[in-house]
Formats: sequence, C-alpha cells, structure tokens
Amino acid sequence: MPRRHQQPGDNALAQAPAGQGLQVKGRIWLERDGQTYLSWGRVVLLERIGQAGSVAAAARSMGMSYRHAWGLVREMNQAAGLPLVERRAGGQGGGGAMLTEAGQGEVTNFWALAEQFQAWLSARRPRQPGDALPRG
Amino acid sequence: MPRRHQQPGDNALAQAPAGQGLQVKGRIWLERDGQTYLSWGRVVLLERIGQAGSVAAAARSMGMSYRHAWGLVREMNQAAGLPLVERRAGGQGGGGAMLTEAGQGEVTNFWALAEQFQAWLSARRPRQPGDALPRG
DNA sequence: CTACGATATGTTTTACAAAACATAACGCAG
DNA sequence: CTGCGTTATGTTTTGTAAAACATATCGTAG
Repeated sequence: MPRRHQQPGDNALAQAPAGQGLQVKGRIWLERDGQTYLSWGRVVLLERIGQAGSVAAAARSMGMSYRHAWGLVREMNQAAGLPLVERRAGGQGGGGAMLTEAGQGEVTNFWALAEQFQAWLSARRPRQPGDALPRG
Repeated sequence: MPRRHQQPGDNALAQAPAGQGLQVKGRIWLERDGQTYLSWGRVVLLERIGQAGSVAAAARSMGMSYRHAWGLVREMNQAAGLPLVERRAGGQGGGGAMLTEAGQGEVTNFWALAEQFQAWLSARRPRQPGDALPRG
C-alpha cells in the first residue's frame, strides 16, 4: 500500500469554508510531556476499537497495520496514565480489546474540542494575497 | 545535519498553557487549491528574506538549505498568483531578493491569524484523562 | 574579462515514519 | 491437545521529504 496516512480532507479538524481556492487549514492534538497523546487518527482508532471489539479489526477497518495500531494503543495507554483500551490475548475469538470508560471519555472530549476548533476555523476567511491589509 | 524541521516548541502556533504536562497543541496553514501556500516555516522564511535581502542568507540564518528555500519561494510566488518575493541574479553582491508589498502583507496577515489561533489555544484547558466528563 | 556572491536547477544521499513481514504466546472451544 | 484469531513484539522493507551535493548562469565592479 502506498503511503497514505493523513491526506487533506480526511481530517475533520482541517476543513475551512474555502474563500475561493484559498483556505485556512489546521490541526490540533494533545501532548503529554512533549509526546503526542491524542490526535485525529488516534481518536478514530480508539473509536473503532470500541466499535469493533479488537485492535486488529479496528486497524483493518481503517487500512492501518496491526503493528502500528498496537504501538499507538500502547503509547496512548501509557501517556494517559491509565488504560484507555483494555486488551486480552487468547480466549473466545482469540481475544479482543475494549474501550474503557476513561477511553470513551477521551474520545468524546477530543471530538468536542475538534468541533470547537472546526467552528473557529470556519469563522476565519483568508484575505486574498494583494488585497489591502486591514488598517493599522 | 540531521532531520530537524518542525519540532515541538519551534512553532509559535503550537503552544498552549500546559495543564500540568497535558497540553493542547495545534498548527494552522493556508492552502491554495489543495497545496500548502503559507505555513509557519514558510512565513519565517519570507520574513527573513525581507530582513536579509537574499534567499541564500535567509536560508542560512535558519539552517535551511538554499535549494529548499528556493523551492519554497517559487511555490509561494506561484500559489499567490503574484510575486511575494522578487529576485535578481547577478549584479552587486551577486544579486538578492526582497519582499514585495504583497509579500509583506501576507506575512503580517499570517502572523495576525497565528496570534488569534494562539489566543484560542490558550483559552482551552485540557481535561485530564479519567476526570469526569462535562454532563450531557 | 575575471571574480564574486547570488540565483537557478538537476542529481544523489539520507533520515525517518509507516508499512510489510515474521513469529511467539495466549486461552478458550471443540 | 489442537485450532483459531487475537495480542504482542522483533525485524526488514519502502516511500517520501529534506538535506546534501554539484553545476550553470547572471550581472555588476574592478
């Protein structure tokens, strides 16, 4: 698979109303002690883990390698300081994973933040290059 | 030089007040017809070209290869539809470059947007994982 | 006409993240 | 105790953007 991770338009955080070709884009994420904790892709992953009941299925559903998803889950759990995803290996169905209540909370919280950001972006209208500057 | 392009903290757009280790970060940029037009690094480059009087000196001053800076200037001029930077090869000092009025305007405009974004980010305070969700 | 320092590009190398590949271990069902 | 699909990792490959390298050209000064 060619490298296709976050292309424009994928990102719910990146859209803006487009003032004819020119648009303000942006992205937000949460960091914990300098390392990325939650971002758009990570939260989608969490969400799908919650839906699918396994990291493997969630990863498959979004064209992500299990190896990568696994690493992200690990990082997120660690950075959160408490598990957002609980996993078990073996057992019926081979095992699985589920979002904890804290994990669900983080998802909800992040989407709320994202929505606010989206609203903020939507309120901006980029000035065309060459247009007069606002007086100062 | 090792690859070090935009690390956390470099980016004037990325800071937030830090709710003890956990912080909201973000980045904004302008796109024109889907391609990046202005971003933090690009605007710094423009600014320094204005100060230094040449693309080469500006690039040097920020540890960027001339080759790369040249490409960025080219892209920005093209995407703007009018020159933000005017260059001349040869002549006294070997040549040089300067910001056009439009270029200066874009810089000013971008920093204004960045400042608004910074203010927006600063107003967010991330909820700690595990904290109760706002009721809903 | 030569030297200088810049612009202008083409070409090659490198660094790194993501992807791909490869196993091991787990634990219940049958 | 075997099979299954998952979690759990280590290892290798690959795709890509940036960096590095290499020239050619430009135009004024001397």
